[in-house]
Amino acid sequence: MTVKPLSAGLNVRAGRKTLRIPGVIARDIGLQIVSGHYRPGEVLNGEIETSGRLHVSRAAYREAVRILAAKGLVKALRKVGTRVTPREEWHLLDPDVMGWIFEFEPDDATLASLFELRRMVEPEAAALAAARRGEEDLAAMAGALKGMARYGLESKAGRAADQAFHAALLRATGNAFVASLIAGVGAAVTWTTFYKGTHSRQLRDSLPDHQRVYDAIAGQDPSGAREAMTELVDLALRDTTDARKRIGRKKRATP
Amino acid sequence: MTVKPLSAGLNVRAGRKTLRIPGVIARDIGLQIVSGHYRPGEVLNGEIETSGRLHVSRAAYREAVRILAAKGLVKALRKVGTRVTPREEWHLLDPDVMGWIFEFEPDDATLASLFELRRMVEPEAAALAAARRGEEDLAAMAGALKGMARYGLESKAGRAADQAFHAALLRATGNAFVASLIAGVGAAVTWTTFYKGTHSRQLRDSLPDHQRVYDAIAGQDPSGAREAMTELVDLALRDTTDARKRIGRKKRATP
DNA sequence: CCGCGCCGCTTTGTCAGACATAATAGCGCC
DNA sequence: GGCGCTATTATGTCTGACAAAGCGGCGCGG
Repeated sequence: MTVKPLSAGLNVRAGRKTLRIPGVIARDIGLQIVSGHYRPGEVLNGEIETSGRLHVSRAAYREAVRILAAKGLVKALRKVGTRVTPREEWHLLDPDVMGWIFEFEPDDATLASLFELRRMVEPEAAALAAARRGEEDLAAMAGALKGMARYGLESKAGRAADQAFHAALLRATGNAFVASLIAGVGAAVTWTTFYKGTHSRQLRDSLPDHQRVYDAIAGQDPSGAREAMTELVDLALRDTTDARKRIGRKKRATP
Repeated sequence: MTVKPLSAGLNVRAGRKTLRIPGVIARDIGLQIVSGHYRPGEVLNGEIETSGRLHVSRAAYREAVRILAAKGLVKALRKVGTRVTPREEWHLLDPDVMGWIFEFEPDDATLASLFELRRMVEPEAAALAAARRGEEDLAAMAGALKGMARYGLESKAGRAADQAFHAALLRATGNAFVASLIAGVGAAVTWTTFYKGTHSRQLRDSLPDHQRVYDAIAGQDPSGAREAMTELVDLALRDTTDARKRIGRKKRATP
């Protein structure tokens, strides 16, 4: 899938199935903001101008801007225009924002920060999951593991299974706030496996790591789960950074 | 400040300064959703009907719905209506959603979950802050401490200072994702101090806890900071739950 | 010359009414 | 009884108009 963020030639009405016009526009502008094409403080073009250029009504465009404002990316001021918000005010953990960020190749700092957060949350989450998991949680994780084994991390299905494993684990904590980090973790997971699958000659098999986490959770062993997950995250980070160092940087890429 | 979520008699055009009509409506409906007045799966009334009842244009109402959809609270489907999303899909870490949740008295499970998350993140955040803090970070935290000491946790200013301390600490981590948890932590902090200040006879002074965290960060002592913060969060949780047990439950309250 | 306040213009904010479109439910036909 | 068509009814989108709120410039006065 190719990202096409240059709204100059964006045809909003092209074959869209589920996403409405405002959604398409919001995504487009959102991508440009998180990718740095629009920078904080910069003001977007006027509503009449932009909506005209995109051949959509002003109302539809305004709804798009509202979506972005709801995610903290922009702020509209009368007379002055719609201005891109400073980065600290962005709702970075919003699933859409997170997705937009990771449609481009994130820079090292971003990726490192995300792994730092995973490193804080996931080990404890694994411990909680070990204490609280129900049978359905185990089934979901087991199913994901099976999927990883079956399709491998090079395939889309395999990566989806990897994400599903972590999602099921976070859900198993029974903590709604923790569970709402799924989008963020998923983004990191995708990038990890994407890198390994694409650039690394011998991609280290992370399935055993996952299996150990699963076993500890299944065995209701919180501290074991914590340790196993700590190692998993550390190894995933190492794999990712190694791969990036080895192959240098591309301008952008799409998993 | 009193929350007034019953949109039946909501006068959207009453003295609003900064918040536009869609914002007011979004907040109103958002409050009703997170408070359980509208339940997941339930469909909101039609756009024409509701916008008419509120005496606002359909466009304005639609923008409000878009805001809620951007936060994962609702999902609009043609012909079927705008339906409240299942709770797992809510963007709970969104600052607005978080704020709406904590405008009512959160139930025990919610508060416990939030403290669980703090317990995962803040100790490590303190450790990171100890390693990376700059002079401005220290100054911000020191200022917040001074504010806490000066105004006390019973006052609004004091609680704001408490929040500011935690916000400055999260910012000092240099991790943007961690920093975007400020809203969540702030909500928990407010409720902690609110409870203690309102209901507890002798409110335990948490200033020394904060001071120890600060000292460790100032002294660039990561593990010390981690320990101090762990204790701070544990004590805060204990204070809060103790206070709640002691006084039983009120239907709702507003800090 | 400098400062202060008024005025107008630009941009977002809101409104009204119309038509488009899709998904459901119910009807009718096989 | 099952299948497909159609009418209904939501949201989706468009158009064009007016309201109002800041910023900037202009002019007056010190």
